Amino acid sequence: MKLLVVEDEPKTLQAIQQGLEESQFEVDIAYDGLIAKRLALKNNYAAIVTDLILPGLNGYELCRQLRAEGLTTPILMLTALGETDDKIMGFDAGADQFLTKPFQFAELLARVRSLTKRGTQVSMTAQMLRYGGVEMNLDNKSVMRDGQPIDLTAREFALLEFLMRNQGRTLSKPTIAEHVWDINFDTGTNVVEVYINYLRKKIDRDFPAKLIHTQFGMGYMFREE
Amino acid sequence: MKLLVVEDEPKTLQAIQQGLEESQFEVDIAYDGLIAKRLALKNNYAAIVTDLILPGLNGYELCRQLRAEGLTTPILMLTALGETDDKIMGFDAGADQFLTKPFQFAELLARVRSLTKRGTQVSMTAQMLRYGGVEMNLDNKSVMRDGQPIDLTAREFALLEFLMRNQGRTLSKPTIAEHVWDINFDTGTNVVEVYINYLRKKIDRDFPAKLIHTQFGMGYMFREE
DNA sequence: CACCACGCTTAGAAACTGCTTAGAGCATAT
DNA sequence: ATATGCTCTAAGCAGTTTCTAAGCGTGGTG
Repeated sequence: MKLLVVEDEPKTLQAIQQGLEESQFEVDIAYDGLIAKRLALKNNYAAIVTDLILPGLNGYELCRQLRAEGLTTPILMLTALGETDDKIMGFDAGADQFLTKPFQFAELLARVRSLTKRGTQVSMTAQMLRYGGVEMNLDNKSVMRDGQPIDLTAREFALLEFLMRNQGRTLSKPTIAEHVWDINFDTGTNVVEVYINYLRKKIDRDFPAKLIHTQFGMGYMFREE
Repeated sequence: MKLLVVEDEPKTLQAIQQGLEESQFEVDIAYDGLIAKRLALKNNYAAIVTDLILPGLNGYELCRQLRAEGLTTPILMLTALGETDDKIMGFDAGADQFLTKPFQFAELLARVRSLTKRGTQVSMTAQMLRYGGVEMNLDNKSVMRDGQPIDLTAREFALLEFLMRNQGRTLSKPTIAEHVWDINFDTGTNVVEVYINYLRKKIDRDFPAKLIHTQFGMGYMFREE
């Protein structure tokens, strides 16, 4: 679980970083609001811990700008005693929690945990396969060709995924059967042919450029032209 | 706007009460957790301010029991410095905010205002998940759809949270079982299906736009449309 | 050109997947 | 102690997918 800690005071920063790392978090650090902003938008942190007073961009502005960019990462803001007005501003800016310095590290840890632990996200970046106008989204199991959605069953999807991962390569029926069906191709089954047929109906039939090619006696190939 | 203030130390109580009344709040008071509980359930307060250490029922127990009764009134808990462990317990119990003594009255007032501002209240303090008209408050475990409160059990809540955190993604039953139940999906169990069914009855049945979609042979997806 | 192996297509049977309900076993609250 | 509510298992059913099997078309080869 990756965190971003933003703090310009080296000693404090080091203490927080070390403590969090001992608690199994990965920690990125920034001394400066502008760097923090860039990092926060680039990486997908589980949470951001930021000081209020910072060079470059203060915690309040950082918070506001990140929210304006649509970032929903939880933000914990550290404030010094007596910065009451800033806190109020901070709530408006979209901070999720505040912690007043000086604080016990255990409390910081508890808050970070409460901000991050609830449920787990599976993966962040969309996993896509693209070839010849076909887009396959592995995250939501959807397929498009030339912007047109195509509905596949689980088996058809698995077959197309295998073909796309091996585009340009000739794949024999036994090979396909092993990878997509997890079966030995002994039994004179013709499932592969049947499913190639199903796929062609959905992927190739309504489009001029065919992608699934038969290589007589050898197998199939997924390729443009 | 009616508030409940729970505090056993007469001087502090009086100061808070007076300050809030000067700011146009109506204030009910209680010296004791049990009385506070009865009052909180009977009257519909805009917010509750409570000390942690109380006779009868401490702030932590008060909070937990009110939440268990389904009360969603925002709760601001006052803690003395160094009560770190108690604070951590407080988060689990469903408090919305904490304020460490000694505090400036201006800050208490700001927090109470932010808690009572309907609509903005949640987003400022609580950790929320929002999608497709569903609002999930992770701090007090409440869920609304289109402003209508929805009552979920712990397991249903965990499942919905996982779905919402991964909205737009296809989640296979084994994946769901691992994250929400923490079980290996070997044992031909059908809990996931059963709980998807429970959740649909509560989340989708009474609404025209369905959010939980089945992708046959692949899993489930939480998404609008 | 004719034959044969290989691939294509289709229909329907079999298998599987998901939905729903009832109820047993636990835990928790009264 | 009793009651209430939550979690999970189990079983029946409905719908979809997967696969088999058979007939038909086609390309390559003699």
